[in-house]
Amino acid sequence: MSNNLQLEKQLCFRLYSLNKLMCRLYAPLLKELALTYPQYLVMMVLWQYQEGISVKDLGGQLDLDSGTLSPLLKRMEKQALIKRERQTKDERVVLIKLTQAGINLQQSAEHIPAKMFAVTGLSAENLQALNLTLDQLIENIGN
Amino acid sequence: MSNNLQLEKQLCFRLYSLNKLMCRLYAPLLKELALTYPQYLVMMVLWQYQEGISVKDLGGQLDLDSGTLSPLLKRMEKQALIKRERQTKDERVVLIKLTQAGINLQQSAEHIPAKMFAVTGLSAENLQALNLTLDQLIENIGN
DNA sequence: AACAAATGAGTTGTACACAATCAAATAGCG
DNA sequence: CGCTATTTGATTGTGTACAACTCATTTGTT
Repeated sequence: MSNNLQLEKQLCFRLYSLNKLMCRLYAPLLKELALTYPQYLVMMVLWQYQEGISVKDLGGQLDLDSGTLSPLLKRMEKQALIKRERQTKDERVVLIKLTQAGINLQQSAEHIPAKMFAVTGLSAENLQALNLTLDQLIENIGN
Repeated sequence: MSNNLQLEKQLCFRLYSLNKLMCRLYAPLLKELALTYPQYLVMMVLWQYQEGISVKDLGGQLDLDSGTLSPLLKRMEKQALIKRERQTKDERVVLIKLTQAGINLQQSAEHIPAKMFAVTGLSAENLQALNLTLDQLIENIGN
């Protein structure tokens, strides 16, 4: 009677569930900004790289490949949040830059992290400890 | 200079990344069984409910709705891992049951949890503590 | 019995993820 | 210089997620 193959025992299932729960918690907040969750992640990177960032480096930050990013960025371009400029120096790389609207959106997003922290019901210490554990895990299994 | 909107600081991003990393670690093992990761989760539920389970209850276990499960189950039926039987008692519910091939697959999957545990690089105690923390978090934010 | 509300499953449309493949551009080497 | 290998991004195809909707079948109420 091997009990190993049980959902409730497995770390992977908790991560799977928690990730989905998190996305659902973000959804209503992000809807006000007309962003999906992955688009919000992209925006967070761009707010830190206002000088622009290549699709490749963006993918490096988010651990996503161009197969995911290209259509996603195209949708964001249609919403006028970003613009794409092909680098003259190396015609292969496309630089992603925020538009003014994209820059302005940062203010509207400022309240989100605190709100999300509140719903976790964790103390600041517990959150930090959890983050460290997860970082360790990412380090262990990441490639 | 609000640093709140930074990827590295946010729990959600760790969960997002870890979930993806986990899926990628499972992928090669599951490929041998011709299963995707969500299909593997479904199989784990079915191995515990060999008498059959309704689509609704399956969705309850996995936190998925029929919009996701219906096509997924259809693909698994095409692979002859499961069969669907409409209940006579209540014609609305469809009972999902394993085929013999689906039952047999459990043996082939038996080695997976131990293998996955190994790659986490966590001690049994640390894994248990992490599981408890995540359970608490799921409890806090789940609905 | 009659009929409105609720339930269970499926369908449709949108948006990720990712493998596999492709095309263009550049770098590197003989 | 010319040729090949690599790099970068885009495209295609498959498989989730999920909201919104449809449809058939109960269930509840009168």
